[in-house]
Amino acid sequence: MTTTDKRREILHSALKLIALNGFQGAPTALIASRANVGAGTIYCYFESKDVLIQTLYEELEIRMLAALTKGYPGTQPLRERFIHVGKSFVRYCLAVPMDFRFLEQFHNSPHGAAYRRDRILGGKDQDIIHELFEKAQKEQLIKDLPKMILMNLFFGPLLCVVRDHVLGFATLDEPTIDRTVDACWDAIRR
Amino acid sequence: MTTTDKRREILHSALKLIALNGFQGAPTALIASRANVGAGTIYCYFESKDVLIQTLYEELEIRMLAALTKGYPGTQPLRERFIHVGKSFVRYCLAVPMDFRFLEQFHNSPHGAAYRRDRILGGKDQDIIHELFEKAQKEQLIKDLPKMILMNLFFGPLLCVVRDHVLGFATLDEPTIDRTVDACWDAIRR
Amino acid sequence: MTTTDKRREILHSALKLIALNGFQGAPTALIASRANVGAGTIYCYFESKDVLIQTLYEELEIRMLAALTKGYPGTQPLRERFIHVGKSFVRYCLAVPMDFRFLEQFHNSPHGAAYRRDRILGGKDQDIIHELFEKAQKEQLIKDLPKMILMNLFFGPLLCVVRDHVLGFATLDEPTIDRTVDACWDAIRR
Amino acid sequence: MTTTDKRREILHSALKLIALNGFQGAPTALIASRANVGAGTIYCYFESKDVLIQTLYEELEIRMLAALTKGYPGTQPLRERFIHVGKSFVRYCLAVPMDFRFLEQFHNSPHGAAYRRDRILGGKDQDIIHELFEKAQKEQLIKDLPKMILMNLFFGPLLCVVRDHVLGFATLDEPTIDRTVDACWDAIRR
DNA sequence: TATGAATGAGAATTCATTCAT
DNA sequence: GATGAATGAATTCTCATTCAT
Repeated sequence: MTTTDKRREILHSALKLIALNGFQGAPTALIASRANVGAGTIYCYFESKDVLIQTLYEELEIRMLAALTKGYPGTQPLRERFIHVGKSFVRYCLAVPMDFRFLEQFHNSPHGAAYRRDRILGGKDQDIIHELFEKAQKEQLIKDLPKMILMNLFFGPLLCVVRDHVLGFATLDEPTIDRTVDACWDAIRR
Repeated sequence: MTTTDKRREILHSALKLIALNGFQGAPTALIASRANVGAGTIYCYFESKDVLIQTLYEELEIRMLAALTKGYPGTQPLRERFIHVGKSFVRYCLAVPMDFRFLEQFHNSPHGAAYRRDRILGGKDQDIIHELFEKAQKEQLIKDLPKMILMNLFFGPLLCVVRDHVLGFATLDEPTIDRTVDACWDAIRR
Repeated sequence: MTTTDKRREILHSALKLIALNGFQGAPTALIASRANVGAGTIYCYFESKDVLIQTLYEELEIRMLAALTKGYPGTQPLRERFIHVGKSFVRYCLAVPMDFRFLEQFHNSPHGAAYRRDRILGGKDQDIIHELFEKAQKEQLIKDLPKMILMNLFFGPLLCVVRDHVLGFATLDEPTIDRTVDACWDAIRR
Repeated sequence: MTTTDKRREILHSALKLIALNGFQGAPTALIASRANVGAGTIYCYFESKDVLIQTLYEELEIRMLAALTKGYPGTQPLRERFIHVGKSFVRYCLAVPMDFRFLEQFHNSPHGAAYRRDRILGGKDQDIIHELFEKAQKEQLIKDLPKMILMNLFFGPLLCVVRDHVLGFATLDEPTIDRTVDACWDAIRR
């Protein structure tokens, strides 16, 4: 196993344990043993457990933001772009339910307090999303509300719907996803 | 201090600590001392810390559901009823931000896993809400989607918007609340 | 065992282990078990291991200073007073060899760096000793050297002699002690 | 860097760290990195950390004893020889305060317990010193006390005075050194 | 020889829970 | 019932040492 592999294994094992059992249920000893790594090895790669968690968060966030804008149809009508972003978000979350659970735990914990919460949909990559909302607002395609509200109107239901699915309280199929994203558009459009 | 007072003090002190510092930041010794109560006293009222937390959750949930349907305009048009419930939800959360933080932490933790998540908007009192969605669906006022989706379309953005406000990332004023709830209605109506 | 007893037992067990094995050889778990006390109990009485050690130091220092001036012949000639203090110092150290070893370890460690080293012969009680040197200097009974030097001339050999005895490299009997203290007087007198 | 250089660098870096921070504050990893050497390299030269420390002690001791007898005035009166040795001791310690701090730490630690303590003034080279005391005793120049006591009477104050200087509690100038060594002679002479 | 990533036993400390008072 | 001192298992983190390269 190479050095990079160990780092990856540790991050993966931490992700899995925290996603399933919460921060309380992920002692470093268990993270290490699930990663097939010595207890001290964690500290070769991360200064502390907290830093490990922060790092994990940052990596997952980057991946999610990349997924959101992958295949972004920058030339199509604005509405199509919204729909694309919404569907991408749902599909990506469903594809990596562990990541999703981890991010949710992180945001709702003192760890996440340091991070501006809106960063789940804000950061470098997401300029594209802010831009999208701004442009749509200028063209008077969407309602005249603060951008933060509009983003929550569009992404909030998707977040909840994904959570229900991931926790097993509901099941999403493709047509339902499509119609849900359409409904989110209805929430913000004029 | 009467027996009932002690119980209340313990619950209140636990709520405050958990809301502000998370589960990790609320050791029983601190909960007890903030409640002006001996460390062992907690165990006169609750079998364990977990039971204390569960109990706290249940009490807060009951209060919130009661708030949701208080003054429910059962005779007015369905749309008005939705608007009422939406606004009540936002106003109540803003009125008791600690409760809101606690509930969020609870839902996104292994504690909450035991609880069916939909219970935040489901339980005894909330029959009224399920009923509302069912009736609106029958009258073809709202979209033909699973009830769970519809509920998330309506409440999801409100949840997010309140969270942003409580965490200090945004500020809500009355007109904005009204227009946001209206937008939520747009998401579900035909 | 009363509360005070536990505190005393912990301090005693720490003293013994550190005196014999050094700071490295005195893990908290061992201190606790030798004191017939749970591992966590130490933290009921002391904030941290460091605080335990500081406290132990302060208590031993107080006892030693008290011993130095016990039976102080304040009315006899100054020479007699020096001889009394010198002998008291040696006898007390020989009576409590553990205390002596602990104090030596403490002074020669980063712990002791915080403490002004001269405090082994300086503090509240020892005003009597500083006074003694000052008075003898005014009366031109002893040499015209900085007080710190004079104190080291008088106590330095005693310290070394006691150390040799305690470590088993030499054996002190009463007449030898007396003659050694006399020789220390010779070092400072005019 | 040659093999010998590496060995020297390791010893030097260990000396510095231990002198300043104590044994606790000198982890092997830090010793290695300060010596610009890999963590494992220490074990090419020393069997264990303990052996490294023992070796360091022995080297410093040899150097100090050599300094003590350098320029030894073997043909002058005995008193001059004592004065020479005393001043050489003080001057050498002041010249290499790190060495002095290390030796003090070593002597007052379980490491030093293995070593006969008197070896600070006893060993191969120091035969010259033992000889000096014995000759002076035979000629009835100095008091009739055990040699160990006499050595402590002479060197004890110097040790303490140097310690105070090195720790910054006092400042020694040349005339004070001279007069202090004279006073030490007063302590042992008849 | 030299390296430094990896190790895991052991360290200090925390904290939910108990129980004698 | 109420207390809070005491507990000890569990947790995070350190560090001397090893070993494949």
